Amino acid sequence: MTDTERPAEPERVRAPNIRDVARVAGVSYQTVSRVLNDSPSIRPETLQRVREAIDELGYRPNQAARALVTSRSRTIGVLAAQTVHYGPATSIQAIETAAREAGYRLSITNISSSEYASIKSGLDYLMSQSIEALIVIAPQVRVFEAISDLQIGVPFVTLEATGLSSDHSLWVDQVQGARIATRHLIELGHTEIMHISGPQDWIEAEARMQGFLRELGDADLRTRAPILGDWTASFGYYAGLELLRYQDFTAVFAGNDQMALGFMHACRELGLSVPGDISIVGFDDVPESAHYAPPLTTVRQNFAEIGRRAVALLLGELRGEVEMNHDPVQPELIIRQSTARRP
Amino acid sequence: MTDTERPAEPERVRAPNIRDVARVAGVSYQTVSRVLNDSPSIRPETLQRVREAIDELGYRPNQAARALVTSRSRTIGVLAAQTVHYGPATSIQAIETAAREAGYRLSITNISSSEYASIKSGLDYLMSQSIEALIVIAPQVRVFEAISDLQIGVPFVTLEATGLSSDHSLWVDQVQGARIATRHLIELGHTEIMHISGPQDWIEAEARMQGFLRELGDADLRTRAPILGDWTASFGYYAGLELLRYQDFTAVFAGNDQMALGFMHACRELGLSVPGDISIVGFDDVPESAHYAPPLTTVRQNFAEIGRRAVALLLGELRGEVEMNHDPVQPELIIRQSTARRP
DNA sequence: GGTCGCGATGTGTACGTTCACATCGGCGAC
DNA sequence: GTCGCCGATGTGAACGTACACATCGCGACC
Repeated sequence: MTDTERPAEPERVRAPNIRDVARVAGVSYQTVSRVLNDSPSIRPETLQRVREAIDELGYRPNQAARALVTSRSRTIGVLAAQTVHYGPATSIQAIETAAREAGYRLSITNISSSEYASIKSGLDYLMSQSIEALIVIAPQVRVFEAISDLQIGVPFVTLEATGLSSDHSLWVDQVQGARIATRHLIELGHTEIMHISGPQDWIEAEARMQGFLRELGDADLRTRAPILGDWTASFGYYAGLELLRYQDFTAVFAGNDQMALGFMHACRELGLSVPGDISIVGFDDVPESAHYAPPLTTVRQNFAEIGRRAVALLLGELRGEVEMNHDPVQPELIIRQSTARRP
Repeated sequence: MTDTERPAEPERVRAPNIRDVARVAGVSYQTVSRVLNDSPSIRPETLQRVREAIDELGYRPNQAARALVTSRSRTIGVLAAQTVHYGPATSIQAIETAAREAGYRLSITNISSSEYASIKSGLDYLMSQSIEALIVIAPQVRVFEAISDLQIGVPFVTLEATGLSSDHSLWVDQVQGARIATRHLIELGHTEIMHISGPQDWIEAEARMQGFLRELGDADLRTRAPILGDWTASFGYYAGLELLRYQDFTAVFAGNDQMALGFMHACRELGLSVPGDISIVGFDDVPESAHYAPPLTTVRQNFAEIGRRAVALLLGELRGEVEMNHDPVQPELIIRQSTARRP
């Protein structure tokens, strides 16, 4: 391809730059720069000429050069785990949209395990992208460690955390969500309620567990040790097979919809009716949960909303604005057909 | 913040650059550059000194400066739709991992609708990021148009497409997958088989439909017009309610697992047994499908594999290597309990 | 009517890196 | 012993943009 025999050929096709535009428009490059950054003091007629030149050449600003000179990467980093799950995926999608609209790009990195090394290497990667802000959607217990270890010098928020480190977290009120789910079961007369939790190192799993335990405590009901799961339907299934051997409970609050699904599968296989014999509540309200067998009573949380808020919060902080709405997003109980009065 | 009254303050904290490292290590900046790009001709002892200086200062190469001078952004663009779905999400995750390992970052953009304008604006955004390669996971019928319109001058692949535009597509053999699903139903004695398809503008929906129709044709069975859905469980549910009023079929091949789930919900609601009265096959093998009621017979496709292959293919192309493995990934029929011999 | 102010535009420089080329010392071949 | 080559390192550019400052013309104010 390179062995062209026409030496007159100028050179490799180079993307037009700001000076090319300036030449075509008959102005200085600085004027073009002003147009690009929509400076107020440009004569309308000049503006017009420059715009035409830009279109004619198909000019696009070079982001790298911009980033270099302004030392602003216009990149938001996202540290994520479990991105194939509905919740994180939905949040990320909202984040992407909000960021793009604000002129920011995203740099996403997935961490595969919740080990410190994995988190650290993920953060390390993000820092090498010179991100301006950070959003964490991951098992967060060790993330805070890593963030301080690495001296992340940028604003950050963690999604879906507890209120513990309030400044940096933005959350659906998981505790509240767990409470309304549990209360619903209690109001239906259930006294022996089991909880299948998410992994211990996910703060929201912890929060849901807390909410569950507190609500039980408030109702003076016996609490039993929650089962620590891994968010998957398979875990719910096998946990169900195991737990249902004793049947010393009549209701289950699952840490998410998938585990609830698996649990219902186990019930079916053991000939137990949901909600006839066992009531079950999930968490998240994934779109499919309305079509489970039976349709699942669950707690809806607005994943997209917290994604958007995260971006708004960070951009505000970058602009030096005062802090914004830190109120937790309120979750909502969606009652379907997997819960019934205690038999 | 800027009105500090200590003029002695040097300046704002500036990230260390290559010259700072050079100074500390007692070498020239070019030597540091060589270390960073692991040039072969460096004395081990010099290498050592430079490495120490890098660690000491916590130096990180400035990607923007790199991109500027090399005019290589080391970014792969991903144009995606429906990223909350299992398939795309899984592929993207694999892409991200593979890209990162190869030293590339990802720029993902979600398109919300399959309208030309939306696709174009997504591509436009990606081009403004000066991506080096492009991966498309989206309704592709109009994407090709947009790609040629915008003169995307970079290598690209579309995931999960048909073999139509073979050079640029990488795919699970959707036609084959649909055929084995359909054949399975035929072998069970079903002769009246319904197909609920994905949206018309998704090429894989089209491919699955083709596979379905061809297999039916080969078996000399009556073909009926597929129903055009939108991938959601809700669509499957409402389509089921509608279609089952006539019950002139005994089996359904759904374009994905979610629609199959919704359809089974409709069956249940109408008092029909799956697989007793109606057999149903899905597509994708989402992790939950093993726990549906009943566990779903479906076609597994390896989303992660095609994600990885896409990256490998593009990186190969960028390096000017010869084309790689274009063979479609073979899908696999997973037989569970939603299909049975025709009653 | 001269100067001040301001709107509109142009000129120099810096950002941090890599590439091309220059330099320098030492070692082997004749 | 000297020439040439090569390994190891250093110097000068250039990438494309935004910021700081300079310049120019024009109307208004006294």
